[in-house]
Amino acid sequence: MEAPRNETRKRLLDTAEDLFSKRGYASVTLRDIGSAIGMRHASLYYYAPGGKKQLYIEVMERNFLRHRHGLTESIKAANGDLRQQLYAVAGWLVSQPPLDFSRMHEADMAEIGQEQAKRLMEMAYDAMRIPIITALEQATEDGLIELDDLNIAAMALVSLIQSVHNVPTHYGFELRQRIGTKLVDMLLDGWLKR
Amino acid sequence: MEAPRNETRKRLLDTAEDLFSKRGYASVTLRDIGSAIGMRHASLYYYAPGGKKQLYIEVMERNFLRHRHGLTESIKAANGDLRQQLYAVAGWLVSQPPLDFSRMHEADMAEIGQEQAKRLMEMAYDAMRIPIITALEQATEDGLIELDDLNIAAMALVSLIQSVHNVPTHYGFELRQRIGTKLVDMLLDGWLKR
DNA sequence: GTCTATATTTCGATAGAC
DNA sequence: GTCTATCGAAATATAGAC
Repeated sequence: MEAPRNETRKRLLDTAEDLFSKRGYASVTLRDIGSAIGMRHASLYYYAPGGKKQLYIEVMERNFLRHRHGLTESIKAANGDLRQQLYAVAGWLVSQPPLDFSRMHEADMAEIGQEQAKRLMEMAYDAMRIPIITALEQATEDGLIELDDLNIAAMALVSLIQSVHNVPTHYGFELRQRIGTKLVDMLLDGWLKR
Repeated sequence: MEAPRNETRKRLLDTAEDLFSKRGYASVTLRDIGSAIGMRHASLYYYAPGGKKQLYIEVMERNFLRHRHGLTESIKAANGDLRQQLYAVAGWLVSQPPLDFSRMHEADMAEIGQEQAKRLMEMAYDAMRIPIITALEQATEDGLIELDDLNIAAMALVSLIQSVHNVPTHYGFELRQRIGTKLVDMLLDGWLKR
């Protein structure tokens, strides 16, 4: 007895978000989105009257908010221990389609307005940076780590973990999760034997 | 007294490569490339008769070959020492526009033929993997490191270093180079104090 | 070699039937 | 709510003048 309207709209937003974040703004057409949910592209305007640009902004915003919330909760669930916190970060990131900040900045943002672009990029960075930096600051106070730029460290961690999506051979979801934790171990313990 | 024809063609290929690798296939129009070198888009067909698709394939191939050569030579120039070798890798990667394997796989490759796509992706992976793995194998033999998957490690290193391009504040070239070496240190020594 | 002009296709978007 | 039909803009590509 759910409202079918909201169900369909949610399917639309989910599909659009997946396609936009994977392939970028220009590569995804409204016809692509429509056919992915079994609908003519003209019908999308019933759910997204603002058109493609507005739809992109809305779903990417949603994407960033979900990342921020998901990362925050993941870290919180692993109370205290840094390694478990970063495992949780890895688990979250591996479960999501990868975000390419460089492409977003160079290509996607040129197609929406300048103020919108600035706002969206800040949201994207904050979604990743802030939850992770919180954990790193705690670990720094505890004397566990000593990094001279937590912003760089946080973005480095994100980029490192997202490399699971770049590995040529297609590993399954379970294996990808294990690789995610392996990458965290690499970063915490270092490659060099001792 | 250089041949002006080849000069112009080189400028075209350089520009196209930069735009394609930064923004992806769909986001770059022939008009973008043309206006970047001060030419009408129709004139590009004199230098690239195969059109946009062929041009993309040609310049990305060139990009991958240059990466493979550049990485190999960078590593060779730093004879022996692993840390210096990885500094050299970082120096090379930071000097180049970042390559997004995920976007290439999800978006760009769908627009060219399937066989071409497979061949290009393999070239891209090999360009990064093979030179780096060579250095890692040497270090493994020397007993310096002990990693259970060098493919994953190599791609992780690439992804980690490329995160310098994702840092919000725009650092200059010199500073980026320093961040590149910092990231290598992170990966070799690990975050955890000892 | 580079241009203008134009053909063809594809895309975003609107109007209106049902 | 979803469709068909269609418009205007923009993109790739070709033809031909200069």
